[in-house]
Amino acid sequence: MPPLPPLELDRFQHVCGTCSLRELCLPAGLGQDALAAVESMVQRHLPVLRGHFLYRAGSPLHSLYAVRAGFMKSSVLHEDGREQIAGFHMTGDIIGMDGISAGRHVCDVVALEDSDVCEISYVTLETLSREIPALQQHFHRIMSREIVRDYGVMLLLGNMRAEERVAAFILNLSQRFSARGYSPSEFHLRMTREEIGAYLGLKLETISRVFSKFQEEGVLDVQNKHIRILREGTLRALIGSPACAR
Amino acid sequence: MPPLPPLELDRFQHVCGTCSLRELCLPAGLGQDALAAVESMVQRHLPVLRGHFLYRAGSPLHSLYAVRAGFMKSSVLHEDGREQIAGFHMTGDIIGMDGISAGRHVCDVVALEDSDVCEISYVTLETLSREIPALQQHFHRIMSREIVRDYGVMLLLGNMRAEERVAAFILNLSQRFSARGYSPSEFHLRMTREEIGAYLGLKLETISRVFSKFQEEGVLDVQNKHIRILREGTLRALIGSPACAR
DNA sequence: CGCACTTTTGAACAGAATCAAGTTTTGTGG
DNA sequence: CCACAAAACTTGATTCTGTTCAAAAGTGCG
Repeated sequence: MPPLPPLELDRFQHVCGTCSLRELCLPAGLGQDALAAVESMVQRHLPVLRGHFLYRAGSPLHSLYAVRAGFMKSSVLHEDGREQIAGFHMTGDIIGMDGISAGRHVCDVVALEDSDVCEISYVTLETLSREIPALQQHFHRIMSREIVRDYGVMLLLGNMRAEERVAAFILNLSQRFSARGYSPSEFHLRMTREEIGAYLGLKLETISRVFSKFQEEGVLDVQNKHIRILREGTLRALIGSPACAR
Repeated sequence: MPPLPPLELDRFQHVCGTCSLRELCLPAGLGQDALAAVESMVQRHLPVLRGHFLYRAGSPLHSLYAVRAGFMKSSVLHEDGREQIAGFHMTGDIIGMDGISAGRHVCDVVALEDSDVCEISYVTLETLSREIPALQQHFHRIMSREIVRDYGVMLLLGNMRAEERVAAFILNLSQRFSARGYSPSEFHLRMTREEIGAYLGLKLETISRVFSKFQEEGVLDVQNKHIRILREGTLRALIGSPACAR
């Protein structure tokens, strides 16, 4: 194993090689050279305060972004003001790919809590992915994963009833927190009831009612934005997954 | 300009350079060499009869496909049998990108009428897009376009009422037929009411009722699967677009 | 500490689903 | 080419889920 290069503290946060999110953003098994090249495309470390936009619909595509910390939403606005939230983003998620198609973003991305993103120069990513096949493949997988996720959301919006949607939403959050090393059974919602509704195609009152019902039935413990999953099996059964014996 | 190579009639249908769909599948301005390379990745010309599967959920990703002729649907199945149609595909559409993420497709693709697709070897596409930047860019745009389209479907499923959904659906078909040189105001539906419903998150009876209502109001002329748009402006107004004076 | 925002809950309402015929169209085989 | 069966479509009546409207209670930020 080659000796580690000396730490450069002022660049520390930029260095992908030592980033704890590495396995979420980057392919495994990059060599030293490839890693250095990849680090060169991550231009800077960008804080996005709560309520601020990372980008807006119509703004030109410069970069993709990796969420380093925090929580964001991306939403599509209908001209009459109706908002559809296309997704919630947390640590390790890559966002911005909506802008590649036309060179302009088509959705707004807003931080729901103070967040930090790594900015990935898109032209550099294109260049590097021609030179590093593993990076190319990784990038294609990330775009495809977004497409697959979208199909899941369509299934949810097109076929599920309110309770099923909420159950699927909670289980999805649980699974994503779990994958990031947090508790799968207890977490804080970063979004309002209205935003959950805007994601699930329901009104905020409906979200509130479903939470109350789950609370009554002992499926969830809901204290404002703090959620505790009491009976995961019941949630799974609701969305039709084979109930994990539990 | 270099002299054209002699025509090889038996390969004629494979030759992207002379394909009328070229501008839908390929980037503009490919040189002779690049074109030849691209043709080498289009492996064969595959007929898919009505009702037959192009691929199924779970089948391994080998290729992407360009629809050359015909009409297809891709659907996501819920374990309890509920079907969500994620999209309808016509001439020039590229499909199969759902399989890149996990190396296996996640939806079924079925021909709604006898169709023909060009099979594009995925590994070759990856290789070539490292060598031909225009191809790489084109491919990224196609994936991104799919993501953007998906966001539009989410908006439709999450926020629109039945009439708005049907209006948006008809206008979308109209625009796509138009882009392919067919009449924007008169066309045949290739799918059943049930399939329209499975796409729009509505039941077949609702589709039928909305068609009847549009017919009564003189917005559409519906004769079974033959649709004539009589008042495009009214449809546009329904989905909130600024009404084209008409 | 107060004001704005968020959430909960109830009651009335509306839109789409469901259930149920009945009709038309399509495809098949004689 | 016709007869017949299956599939697709239309329409009506009823039911149900989620929305809308409204008010009150809770939460948290400045």
